[in-house]
Amino acid sequence: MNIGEIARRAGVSRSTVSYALSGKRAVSETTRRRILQVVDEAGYRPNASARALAEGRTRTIGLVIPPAGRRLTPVQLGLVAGIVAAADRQELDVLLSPSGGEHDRSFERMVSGRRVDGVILTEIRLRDARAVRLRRSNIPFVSIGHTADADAGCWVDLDYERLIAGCVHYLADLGHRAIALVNRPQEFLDSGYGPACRGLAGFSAATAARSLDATAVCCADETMAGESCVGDLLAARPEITGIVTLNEVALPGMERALRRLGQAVPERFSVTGVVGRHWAEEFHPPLTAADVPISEMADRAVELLAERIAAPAAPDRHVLLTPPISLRASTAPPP
Amino acid sequence: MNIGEIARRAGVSRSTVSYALSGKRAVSETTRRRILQVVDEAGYRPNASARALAEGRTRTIGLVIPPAGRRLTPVQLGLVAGIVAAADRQELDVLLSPSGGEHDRSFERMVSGRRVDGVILTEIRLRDARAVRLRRSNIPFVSIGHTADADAGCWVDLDYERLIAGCVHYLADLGHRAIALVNRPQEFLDSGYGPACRGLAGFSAATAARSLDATAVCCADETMAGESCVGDLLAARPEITGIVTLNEVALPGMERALRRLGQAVPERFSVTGVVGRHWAEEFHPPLTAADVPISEMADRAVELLAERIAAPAAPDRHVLLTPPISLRASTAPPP
DNA sequence: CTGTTTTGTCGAATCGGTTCGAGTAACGTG
DNA sequence: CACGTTACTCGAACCGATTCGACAAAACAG
Repeated sequence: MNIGEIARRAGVSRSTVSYALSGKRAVSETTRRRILQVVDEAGYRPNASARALAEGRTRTIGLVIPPAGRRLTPVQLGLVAGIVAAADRQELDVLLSPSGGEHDRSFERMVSGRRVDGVILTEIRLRDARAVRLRRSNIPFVSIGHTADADAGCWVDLDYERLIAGCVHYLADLGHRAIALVNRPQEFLDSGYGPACRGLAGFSAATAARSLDATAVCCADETMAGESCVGDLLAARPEITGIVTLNEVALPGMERALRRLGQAVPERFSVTGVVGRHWAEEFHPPLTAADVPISEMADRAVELLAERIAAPAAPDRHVLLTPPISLRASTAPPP
Repeated sequence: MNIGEIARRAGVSRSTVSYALSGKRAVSETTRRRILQVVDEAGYRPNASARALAEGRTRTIGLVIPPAGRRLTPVQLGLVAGIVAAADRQELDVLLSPSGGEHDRSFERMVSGRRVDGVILTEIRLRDARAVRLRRSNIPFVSIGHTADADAGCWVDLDYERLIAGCVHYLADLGHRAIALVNRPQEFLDSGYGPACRGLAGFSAATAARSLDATAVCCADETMAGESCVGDLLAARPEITGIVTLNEVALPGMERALRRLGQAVPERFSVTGVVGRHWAEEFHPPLTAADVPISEMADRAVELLAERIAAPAAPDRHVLLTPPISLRASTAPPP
């Protein structure tokens, strides 16, 4: 079933069918109705490839996620779901590409095959080869997180520096004097992953400003790692009374380690940080934390990308979010 | 940059360029080299839409996941990641469609716009509108899980009936006399979700066969729900000494409830079931359970789909997996 | 040296849409 | 009634690939 067949059945030309469906030119009421009826009966929908070829756009966006092997964190997962849902609202389809490094085949297929009108990059690095590639190919893109050159490109991000600093000040205000940052894995820091780097920067600056006894450690994205990390940390520095974290995957393990060490939360020990709301609520007791506004980030990213696709020459737009700290039950003055 | 431009630069016709790249007809060594060099310099890659139109296939598969709003479980997430990776290995792209019900726009776009060569359905119901739709449109598809009519269609599934029965027998062999099944949410059971229904069937049959005191309950896919579910369960039936579950999301909550109730695992209480390996290992103590072989399922599904696309008329193939119970540390004879 | 293959290349048709320019018929106006 | 508009519709060109049949040149056989 194609447009020619519809045209034949309705007794009109192919162009008239096209105009009747798109509304881009006037079509008399009677023919329009006849065409729509034929279309309905046949269950006709234009072939996406043909339409993409003719229109020069695919009505599809690419979503680049970390490569397989690396497990997605719950926040990333939520982001994917949110982006797909937001795209659906704009009648956009989503092509998934797991690519991190330089020469990823699916990324290359997507970009040089012009399979998509635009791309959303997740887990972007401060210097990111994929962003460079997209810019060179002149393909609109929006990143979740930003590169070293913050002014270049469109992005949606959290102000990790300020958020983590806010957590530090919050603990300091409660009276804590020795606190630790449990960061994402070391290799993320090394490769210039924004949240890890800027979070650390915020932690260092704020602890210095308040003259706190500060310790920053990295921790693999694993429950187990969280457990051993906190165990080691408190063994080495028993004076620590509070933790700030942005490693949500490690949270359950941290909870377990604190319980094992008899560090009741929040009576004897405080925990806070920046994590997805859902995971903050599953902590025991519920975590006082800045909640990552996942679906807002997804919505804004798709929105920005859609604008960008519509007006590729428009100036870059940025969205920097600073969600408030949600007071729950994991923080208190030190004993 | 298109094939015509490449042809012009290499001083040959467009068809020769096409043949040189596809190898579908012989091209002399010298021209082939010249063409490849031009292609390399220009960084040319055929336009995917044009190619799809001409070839009649898109080299893309659709992946249908539960609609946004419903949170993906870790196993589903792993499945998505696994499928994308497996597809990438076959040079296939993946279009994501969040659709569950009848009239999902992205699903409709994908199917009637012929955007994909085939589809993988996840979280399929015993009677599934999407499967019916695909069959009607003559689009190859493979489902993860199967419909009521098991012989129809290609699918990859776990033998939940046997797996859960195996868990029951295992507990019975250890000496447990009163055990419970913690299933997926009630609405899954009502809507005919295979794992929930067949798991329950296996539980009922096996407990009857061993004349056990059996209780089956449903539990929302939430950590909290797991906690209250187990709390209620043991309040009502304190004689229960073991749980079989296929609700991995509820596991952390179940762990918490058992600890709160002083039911040490495995000394006083046993837990087992069918869950993703990763989540079995994160249970405390590590869960003795049949591990859902996520990446194997993903691989087999993509493999089956690729075969199906290549030979649409071939007979339906099924893959029913029965992973062994991995002995870890959460089961022991009752006190 | 002629006739037949084989080899390599080309032009044209095709896939299924969109869009532009032009043409026709009906209409309103002076 | 002639004329300029307006309202519809059509045919043809185009998007960028693939693929088929044809053809010329080279290679080979008799």
